[in-house]
Amino acid sequence: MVTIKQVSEKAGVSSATVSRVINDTGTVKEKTRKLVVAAMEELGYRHNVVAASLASNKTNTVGYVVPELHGSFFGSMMGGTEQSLRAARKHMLIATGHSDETIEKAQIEALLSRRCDALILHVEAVTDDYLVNLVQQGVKLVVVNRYIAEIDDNCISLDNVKGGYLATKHMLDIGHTQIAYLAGSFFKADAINRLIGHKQALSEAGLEYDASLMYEGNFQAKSGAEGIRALLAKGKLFSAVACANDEMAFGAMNALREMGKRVPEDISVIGFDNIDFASYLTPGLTTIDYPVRQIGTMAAHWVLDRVYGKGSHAFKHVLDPRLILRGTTSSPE
Amino acid sequence: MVTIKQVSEKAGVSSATVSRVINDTGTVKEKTRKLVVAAMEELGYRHNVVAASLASNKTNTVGYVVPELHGSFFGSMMGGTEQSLRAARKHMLIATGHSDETIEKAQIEALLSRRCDALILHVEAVTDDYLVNLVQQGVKLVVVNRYIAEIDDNCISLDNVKGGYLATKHMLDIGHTQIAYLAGSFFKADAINRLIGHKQALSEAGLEYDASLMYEGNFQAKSGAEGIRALLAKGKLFSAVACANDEMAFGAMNALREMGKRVPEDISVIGFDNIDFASYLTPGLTTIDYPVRQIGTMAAHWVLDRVYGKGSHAFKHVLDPRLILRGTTSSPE
DNA sequence: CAGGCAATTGTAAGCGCTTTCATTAATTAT
DNA sequence: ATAATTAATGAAAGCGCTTACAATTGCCTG
Repeated sequence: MVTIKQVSEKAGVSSATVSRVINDTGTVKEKTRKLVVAAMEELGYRHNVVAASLASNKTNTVGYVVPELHGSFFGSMMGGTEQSLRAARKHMLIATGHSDETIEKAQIEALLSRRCDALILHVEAVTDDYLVNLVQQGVKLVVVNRYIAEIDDNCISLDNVKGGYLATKHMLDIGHTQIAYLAGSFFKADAINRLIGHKQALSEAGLEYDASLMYEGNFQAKSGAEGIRALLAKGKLFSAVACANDEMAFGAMNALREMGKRVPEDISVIGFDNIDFASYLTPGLTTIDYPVRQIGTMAAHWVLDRVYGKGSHAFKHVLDPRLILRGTTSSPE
Repeated sequence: MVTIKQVSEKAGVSSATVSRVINDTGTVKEKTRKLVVAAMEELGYRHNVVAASLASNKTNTVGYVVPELHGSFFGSMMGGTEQSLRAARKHMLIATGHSDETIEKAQIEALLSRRCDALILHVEAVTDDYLVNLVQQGVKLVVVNRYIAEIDDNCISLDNVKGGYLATKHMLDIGHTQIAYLAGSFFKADAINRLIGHKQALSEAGLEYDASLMYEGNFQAKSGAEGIRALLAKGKLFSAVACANDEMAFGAMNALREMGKRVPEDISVIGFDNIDFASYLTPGLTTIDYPVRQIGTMAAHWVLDRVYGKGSHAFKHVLDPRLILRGTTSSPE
């Protein structure tokens, strides 16, 4: 491997000068700059970022922890981040936490050992205190899809309550009054918040929340179908179903059809997230858009601004969901 | 930041010994090991992997280049890789190439600058020669979803021809003889190979391939719908449609239904890839399974074996697709 | 109990770069 | 033309670790 030293000798300058042209720092006369560049090309020099990181005490890499890599959610989020980061020549070191406290901590620790300049964390098992503590230790990090009051400036999240509200509000607006709710697992804050929004819309409309019209699922398609069957088995009446996410909505629609109900003629269905496939179905799924990619972008902006001090990017801590009207909701006859 | 030196002083040993206990190399008496561990904990020592990498000339990180981060494909693939790599305490540095030659090269170069021990590349714009050249220069890399004869040992791919064959074979097996084919964009080798498989199945059955029953789309849902409309507009007759991927199949099914055709009663449809949503539909989409995650796993195994010399993992260069029977295909009446 | 061998530990030379500080060259002001 | 500035460079001290190689120590054997 050719080093800066060899380049400097070939160019007849000191290694300090070579370093200056590589990093475009300090002042270098155009003539010597060309000399150095020529030497680098001739020798096939490749900058050693590891050595540079050690010497400069910055790695230009941000660590990213997500629960899983599969599925389209985290890919979209990381895609948003990557786009912004790449423009600033920063790289991403990725790790998965599997929603397990021990693993999450180990991964964070590993990324810190690798001296990431900043961390972007989508962690679910680690406690708030642990994260607050890291921030207080001076670790630069942004927490996505999670809100922690003590470090609210480090958090970026979606207004899930508003999303839940919007979904049910839509059903109410088009005339439904008996609205079932298929919730996500209450182990997750998102599930709870979306349900809160549902209740808000109901109460705002002067309607009583009926717990027996609610079913706790787990965000998976299957649990959506199970929810529908459970509700119908109990003899519950409803003309609309609001779901905690699109996958549950798909499951619900399948179950509904199996039981001879048409969507939306007999029963309206609304999802949450607006995953790609929501629009591929016929009819397209009416849902609430979760601006995932934008969240990833915001995380990148936070890091670029606060850690790398690169100008000021557009920024928001709490992002807004919005209603996407498609074909699975209609007024009750 | 506390260093190995400080730990060594507190423990009353040399820094070499501390390094030994950290890396579990060489021989260290149990008693002194405990002394060192205690000192590390007391001081809150955090290993500096950057310095270690520079000194040892290995980073324990593998660079990953994929076209994009969004969508579920690359997430699944990287997930497979990550799982195996994590078990061996290796990390992943991720970059996107956007199917652009300049960007792909720049990213590969960047990962090399960061001294990744190995690269896993899903690149589409860079030439075969460029990759062959890298291998010859001694760069440890594995190319996924692409086959290059000169460096076949570095390639891991799916047998797309076989997949295309399997799909059409299935249609033939259940009695179809007029089978339309909605291809992906011929700019991609996958599209071409899948079509070749289709033709093979046809010829094996003694049927003539009819180019006017083929439509070149671009792997997106929309083009699947367009293909159906184009074929139908030409007055083409067919009782089955084989698609280059699931998304096109979705588009095709939507278009078919719009035109009053039932799936599978009037027309059978088969996809390719077996993405998650293929099973969420009613009826579920019959398709060809693309073992994406397994490909990611194989890439990790290759790296673990060849680069890190960690035992021998199960390995295959060419993976097999397989038929997944669901509800969108049936015998013609 | 000396000699020999293996198990432990320490010494110190880097790894390839950045960066402060000092030095020298080029300009500008006087 | 000379002093005062400013621009360009170079010298060299690390950054925090790994890893030969050397030096000790401990334990056996004869």
